[in-house]
Amino acid sequence: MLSTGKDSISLYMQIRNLLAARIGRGDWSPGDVIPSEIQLAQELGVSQGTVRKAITELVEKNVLTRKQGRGTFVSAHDQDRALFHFFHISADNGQKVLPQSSVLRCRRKTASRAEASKLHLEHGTRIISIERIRRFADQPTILENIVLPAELFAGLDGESELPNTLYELYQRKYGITIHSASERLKAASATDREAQLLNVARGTPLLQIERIALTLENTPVELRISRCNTARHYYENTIF
Amino acid sequence: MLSTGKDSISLYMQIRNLLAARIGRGDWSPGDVIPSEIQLAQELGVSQGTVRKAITELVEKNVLTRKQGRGTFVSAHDQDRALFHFFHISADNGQKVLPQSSVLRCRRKTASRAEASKLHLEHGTRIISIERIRRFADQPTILENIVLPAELFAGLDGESELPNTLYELYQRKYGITIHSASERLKAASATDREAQLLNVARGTPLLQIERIALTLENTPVELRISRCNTARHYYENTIF
DNA sequence: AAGTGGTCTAGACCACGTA
DNA sequence: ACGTGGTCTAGACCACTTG
Repeated sequence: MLSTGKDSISLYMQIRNLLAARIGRGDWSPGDVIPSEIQLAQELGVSQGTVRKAITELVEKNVLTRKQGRGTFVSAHDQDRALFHFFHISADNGQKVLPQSSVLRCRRKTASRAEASKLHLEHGTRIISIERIRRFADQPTILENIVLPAELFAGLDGESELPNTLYELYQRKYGITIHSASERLKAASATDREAQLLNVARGTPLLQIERIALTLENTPVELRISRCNTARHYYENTIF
Repeated sequence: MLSTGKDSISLYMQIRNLLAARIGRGDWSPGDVIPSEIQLAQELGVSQGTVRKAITELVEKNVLTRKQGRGTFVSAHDQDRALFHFFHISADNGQKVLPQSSVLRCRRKTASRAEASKLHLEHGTRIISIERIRRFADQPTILENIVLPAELFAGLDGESELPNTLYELYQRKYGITIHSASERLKAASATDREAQLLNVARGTPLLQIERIALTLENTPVELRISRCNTARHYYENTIF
């Protein structure tokens, strides 16, 4: 089972891959305990330290979770992670939930100079422009303006209803995986229209988030400007 | 030197901190080789494996770099990193420079409930409170309120002049390495005093950044609330 | 050949959670 | 009391780089 030849990869890597494969196959499901380090060591004929190193790498990749005194578990939070990875707004009590979204406008137009520049498009390229409002517990809190190259997202403006989590749609229908994003934040005053939509006084300070979302190849494919009422919410960022 | 008592942190963590402190103090400079794992083990009276685990963590944090057959080196990109890693404000043209700082106030007081809670301190603990203003090209742009536990930073309020980059001071004089931080951003209105200091109209929207800075052990040691005029600057964040 | 980091072992004891 | 992960040791051998 485990190879020990000269040009083979190290033992702990083989074990790491073996464990990952078992999890992928579903031998162990999210939430399950896996056998203890000592049991695995005996089963595989290696020392505990070697199993330990293999498990450590899977813990660092968030595939497994250790709980001292209890055991090692298959992580359950791999899907939630995808949902919240690009969403950094939390309520003041620290809770993080996705807001509901309603589309206000969805139309095709020609990219402005700024939009074309930020999405690396030729001047005059057609884009899809979406405006939507997002609510936490029925309280309108965020206004979003989303700009997409019409060519890449052909037909999206005809969709009868857009899902709340757009990046899943990009992935599923257009084969575009958002992999990273760069955001620029400023404080700004609510315009009359924004004040009305967000149910605040004109001039109320809003947090403006300008995001450029990139694919795996670092191609910019979405420009999104959000303006948020931060009276009861905040933008969260952790620096490591 | 190394403590072995019941409630002390583990050996390898002490060694990790010791190595980090030596690097921070400049005992070893970026690009230098540090002593071999075996030499360090002998010097510190522990086994190679323990030194190895300490070094591994610093490698994962990009402080050290291993080169098989050659040695372990202090990473070269650590100074720039230290300078800008925790500073996310850029000018609208994309340029990132450190602002100049002037201290407005520096005094000792008792922690408020909120301050004590955020720094994990007992109610009534003494703190050092620093207020400073930061200028880009002589334009006042950021007001900072910094709160530190007085016990950890004994004598800091007596310093005749505080450096622009405080985290270097924490490291050099107090052996405290800021390793990560969690930030909460909101939009807020300038108070009268803020408006006067920042040379803007009362009520101008400001970007408020509340940061809790953590050591290697994730102990919170600094609370910093910055209020920024984002007329010509923005807060930058990249999501990977 | 000598010295470095990289892997691996067999065993020990500690800290934690559960029964 | 028992089993789990967490730390630590003392020693071994391998893979790589340099004199």
